[in-house]
Amino acid sequence: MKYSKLFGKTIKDVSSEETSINAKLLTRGGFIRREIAGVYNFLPLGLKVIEKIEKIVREEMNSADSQELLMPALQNKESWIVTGRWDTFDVLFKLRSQTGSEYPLGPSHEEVLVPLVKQFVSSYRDLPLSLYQIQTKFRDELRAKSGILRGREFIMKDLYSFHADEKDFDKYYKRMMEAYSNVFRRVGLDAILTEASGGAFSEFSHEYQVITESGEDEIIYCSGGDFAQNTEIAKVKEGKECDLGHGPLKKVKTIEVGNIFPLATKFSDAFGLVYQDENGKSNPIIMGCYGIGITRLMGTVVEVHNDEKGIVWPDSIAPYKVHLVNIGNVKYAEKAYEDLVNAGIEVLWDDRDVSAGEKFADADLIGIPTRIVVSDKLGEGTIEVKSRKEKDSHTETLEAFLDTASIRG
RNA sequence: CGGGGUGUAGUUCAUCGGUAGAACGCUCGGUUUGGGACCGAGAAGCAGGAGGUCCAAUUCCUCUCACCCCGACCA
Repeated sequence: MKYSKLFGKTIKDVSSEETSINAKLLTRGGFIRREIAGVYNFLPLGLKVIEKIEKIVREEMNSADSQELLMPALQNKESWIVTGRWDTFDVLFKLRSQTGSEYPLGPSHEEVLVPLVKQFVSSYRDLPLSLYQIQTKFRDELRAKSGILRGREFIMKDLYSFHADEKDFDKYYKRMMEAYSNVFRRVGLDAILTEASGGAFSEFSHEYQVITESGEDEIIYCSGGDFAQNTEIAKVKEGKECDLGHGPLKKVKTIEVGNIFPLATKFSDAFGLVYQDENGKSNPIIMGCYGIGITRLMGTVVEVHNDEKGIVWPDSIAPYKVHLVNIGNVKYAEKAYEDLVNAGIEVLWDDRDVSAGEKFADADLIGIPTRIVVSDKLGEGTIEVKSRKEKDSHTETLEAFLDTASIRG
């Protein structure tokens, strides 16, 4: 991609209304632009990142034997009355049609999926079943804040599992824990599996919490990894020695990037979702729910991976792998760009006729992992390679770079 | 939802009773080109919306809408 043609430019100043690190850097870098409170446009560069995250999530969910589907955002009011959530789900957006009918705008999809599954599942032979979607969710937050961390419209992966009994549910729950750990590790986050309250549906939940100053949540945890609880349920105090002797428990601010919890038969009972066992006896189906905020994940990565110059994307979700910069009118630049593209490397070429300083500043802000510079000083065929994470650069031939780059994939 | 604050050019902000100005960005010309270069010329604003006070309102008042911050809330 040639930067001169890319929709969405970097800007030096961002509105003083954006105070969070993620919104500031993503807006300045040309990844997002706010539409209304808690609602953002994702520009081409930002969409690239989202697509990378979604790909990782899909791979992990698919390998946990879940099937992807897509449910509607505009839902059925009746189903929400059946579960009692029409009046109790306080962040539910309610729309009125010109016919006078009311519709909920989906903040979650149990009310859609459970009746849908009921139409197809009636036998123990159909279980277990796991379904997920990546979809836009709506929550009527009284106060949207923290950039893309708490929006009123956001992209979420929500997965629901269906089981014949508790034992099978437990087995799958552990499997999803693994899948979730994989997702967060792959996107470059160190997420702490944390015990939390179960809210209205269950006795407990598990949250995946990432430590960062800008977080809204607070957890008490042991760095040894054997204990972590949201302070909303924690009965232990900060500083207490953990059971396995890893030192004092710490209290930190965190962002919740994912959560999983048992639904038991809450929704199965509401909609009469049952299956017949081998003996022809009807039993309620046990359910689990598993969520990952895709756009929140993107914001969290920025909150964690940045420096004074801008974003530092992890390789796995960077919008491009290589940021090519030509200094001055270098004839060799076009060929270098084509060679990189032909080698299958995702490259953003800053082909603008602007000063070197401006190009470097923008490259640092955008945060693509590898910067390649070509200039007359270096000569044809020679490039300067610099990692966004490191200060130092080195020169090598483009040919040599392409050899190693292709190995790296 | 309680408290506080802000709406002026594409963006960030000045002006604060006498119908608007800078910077960045943008357009054109020229000089530049290894860390956000420089010179010159130019385009760009019913001052969020409605009402009121006044000879006169971007400026004061009321209402309204939008947005931000603190808190509450947050499967």
